[in-house]
Amino acid sequence: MSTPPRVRIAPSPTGDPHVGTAYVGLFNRAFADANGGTFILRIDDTDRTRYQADAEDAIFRALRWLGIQWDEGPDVGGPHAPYRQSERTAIYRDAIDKLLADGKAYRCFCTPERMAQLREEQRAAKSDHQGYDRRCRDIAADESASRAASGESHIVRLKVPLSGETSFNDQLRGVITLENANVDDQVLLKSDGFPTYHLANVVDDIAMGITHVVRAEEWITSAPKHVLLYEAFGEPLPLFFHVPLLRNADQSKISKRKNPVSLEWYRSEGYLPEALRNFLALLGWAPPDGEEVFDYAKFKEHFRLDDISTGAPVFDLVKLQWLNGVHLRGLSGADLHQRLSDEGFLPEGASPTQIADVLAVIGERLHLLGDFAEQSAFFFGDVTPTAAGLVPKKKEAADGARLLEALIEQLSAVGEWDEGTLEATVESTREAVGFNKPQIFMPLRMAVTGSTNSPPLPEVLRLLGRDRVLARLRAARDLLG
RNA sequence: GGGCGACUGGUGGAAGUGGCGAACACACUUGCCUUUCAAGCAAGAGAGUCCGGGUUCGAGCCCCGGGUCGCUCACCA
Repeated sequence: MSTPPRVRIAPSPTGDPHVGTAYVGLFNRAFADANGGTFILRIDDTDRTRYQADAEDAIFRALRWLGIQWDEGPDVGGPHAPYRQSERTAIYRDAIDKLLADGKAYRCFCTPERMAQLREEQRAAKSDHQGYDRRCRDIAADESASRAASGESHIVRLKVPLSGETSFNDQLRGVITLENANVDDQVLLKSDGFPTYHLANVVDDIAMGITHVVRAEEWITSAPKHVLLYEAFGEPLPLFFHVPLLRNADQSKISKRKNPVSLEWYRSEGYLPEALRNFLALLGWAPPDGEEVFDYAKFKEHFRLDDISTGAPVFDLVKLQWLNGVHLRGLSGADLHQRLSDEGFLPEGASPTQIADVLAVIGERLHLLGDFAEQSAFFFGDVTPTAAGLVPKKKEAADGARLLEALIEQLSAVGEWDEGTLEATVESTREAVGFNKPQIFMPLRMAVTGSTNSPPLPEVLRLLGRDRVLARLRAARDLLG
């Protein structure tokens, strides 16, 4: 690559930050990193009807959490500021004036009502060509100008050639051609004075020197319109890469209804950003050495934009969770502790020592940071054993009570409350009572943890301490009568 | 409905220029470990590459036809 590439993403602040934004953002970021390029974050806030003021911050937060940083953007600035499209209306205005003057675009005075009616008729007639009927396309320049000057509400449309075809070379899919007859006279400027996506993006991509347009497949149909715009401005085309769309398990386009799509959700569940990044990188791309677990440094080292495959992948939460567990287990105890703390998963009032002790025992059992609460419940919460769980397998309630009584007696007498002693004590009690291992461990487990599964009991007993263990054993005994 | 794109096991996906027993990973099953769970280890099952033709000694990779799914036809992106 001769000159360093410049890439961008342009999310809209219209809701929770979307996993698709992260997906495309990751590829852009990695491509820029791999080639010494620049990654720009632009905010498309030109749709004032759906704009949400706090959504922009949410985007920043989510991308930063994921470790996807930008080199230029609304909050960090850069040589092409501003990066918020709502602040660039003068720039689009100039672009429109130029297109109008060159006869590449025209004002359309058709009302929304007329457009609605037109659509209605086309739908009723089951017409193949749905779209604007170009009524205003040939209004004389002077008339158009004077009507606009008199304040008549209008929009501006692109004057798409009536015949011929437009094609572009998608770097992942090859040449894609569309007949111009199938391309609508796209709206470029809305009556509220804001540009549409098509205009704003092409104008900004030109202004910001974007060399590679890496975006989702859903844009592929409108790419010819963008090509036409580049040509209208007399500018060279960037390289287009349309990456696949993420899917739900049923193969439909990924949606909130069928799959979590909010990055905030992943964060709040306790997914690790490095795991999510790793997982996203695996959708549509595979590492050359086949090793699927990797960090970002390795990803950007091996990532090649044109190695992205074109089949739309299913976002498999199960595999993500596995990957999260792998990354979680790769963390040191101190790091894990820090993450839990940073993300607010630790209980109030717990001392660092307590947390560290508990983590030493349950740490490797976590799949998500959010599992901490459940896994550590026996330590930080109250336990509510079930009577049935306190009865040894193939024994009676009275046997359970007798067993618990024996445990209380033996454990009360333990001198050093350490794992070795505790294990030996439980074992000698077991022999005295004449039960097999499951018969003593399961009731004991239920009594001290309120659950049928837990980390190894000697560790649990040591962690809980003599007082709590004995108190829980007594409560369990009383429960059995 | 028109246009465009995609199509390898349940899922992610390997297999640069046609030559395999169609990798590997997740999930699944079984076993080992073990007091349970998790992790780990071992083994196993699971597709002949959407379908039908064709070219070729040989096709997942090339050609033709069809199917299915997706996207798109907004003063939304």
